[in-house]
Amino acid sequence: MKDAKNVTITDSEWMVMRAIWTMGHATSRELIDAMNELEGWSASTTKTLLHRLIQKQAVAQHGRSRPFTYKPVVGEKESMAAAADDLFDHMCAMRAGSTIAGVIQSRELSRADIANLQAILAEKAKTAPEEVQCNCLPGDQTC
Amino acid sequence: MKDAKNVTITDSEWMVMRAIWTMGHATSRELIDAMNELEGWSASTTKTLLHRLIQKQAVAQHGRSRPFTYKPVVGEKESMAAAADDLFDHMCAMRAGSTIAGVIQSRELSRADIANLQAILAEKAKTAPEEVQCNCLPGDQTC
DNA sequence: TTATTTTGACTACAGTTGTAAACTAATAAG
DNA sequence: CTTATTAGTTTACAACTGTAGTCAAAATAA
Repeated sequence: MKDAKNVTITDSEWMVMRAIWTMGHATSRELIDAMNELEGWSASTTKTLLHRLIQKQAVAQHGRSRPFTYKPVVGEKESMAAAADDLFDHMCAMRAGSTIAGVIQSRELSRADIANLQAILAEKAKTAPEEVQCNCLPGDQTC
Repeated sequence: MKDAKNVTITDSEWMVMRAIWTMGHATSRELIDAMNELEGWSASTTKTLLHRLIQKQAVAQHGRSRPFTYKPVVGEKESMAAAADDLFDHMCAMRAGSTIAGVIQSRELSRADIANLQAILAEKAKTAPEEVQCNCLPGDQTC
């Protein structure tokens, strides 16, 4: 069973996934046009990326006659979560908080997003530790 | 002037950077040992990575006689912020909020981190839009 | 039904990344 | 001083990425 956690989507593949996710399903022509407009890519480039995404089972080809329709197999939300987790997994746990702060500051968030984050934080505050340990070196050091 | 925004640090290079950042400065021997223990890497692997980091000016070699000392040139905080921004830049703006929510839920945060995030959110709430537009396709569509 | 266009499959190719061996120049040990 | 050891530099090499050209099969137009 392929899910977002097993699939690594590269930077340029992300662009194609975003288009497919937003369209819900699309023909290669639609994707080629969108990518050409968005990124200036040649038709071949989009085709290659689409192929690679099919191989890694992030996208599936549907229909029995040309032109085929392409649909996402992995979800956008899960893929984004997996990518974000992957990033934070490679960074110092002690500094995750301030990194998240930076992200929040630089992104546009809706009122609902903010309310949601506030609720999550309020809940998390109940059991939050006084400080988070640095996990960058072997053995435990206070950083 | 090299700063975090101009340097792309790869996944394995990150591991070395984390060690250097945490130690403040280190000899290659110290790094080789740390990386061996942490990741099981051979001495060569760490040496190569260290070299590449020097080439891309993320790390500098100090001292006039062997063994040299290696120090970070780019800051940890800035590099983490740059990496996080880079990630979110490639993803749908509309879903940044829920992705951040996922990250917050999966990470350990200190009381101080949480308080800081709450303050930032409270401030941000004052001017937050009702909703954030999807920016995945050319032209504006409601996603 | 032949010619044309489209779509999809296969090939290409340089640059990056992960991983490490080999070689060379210092330095330390005897 | 000679030898052994360590630190640093070069080379290697396959897999993965970004970007795209070529070819063949299918569909559409003439």
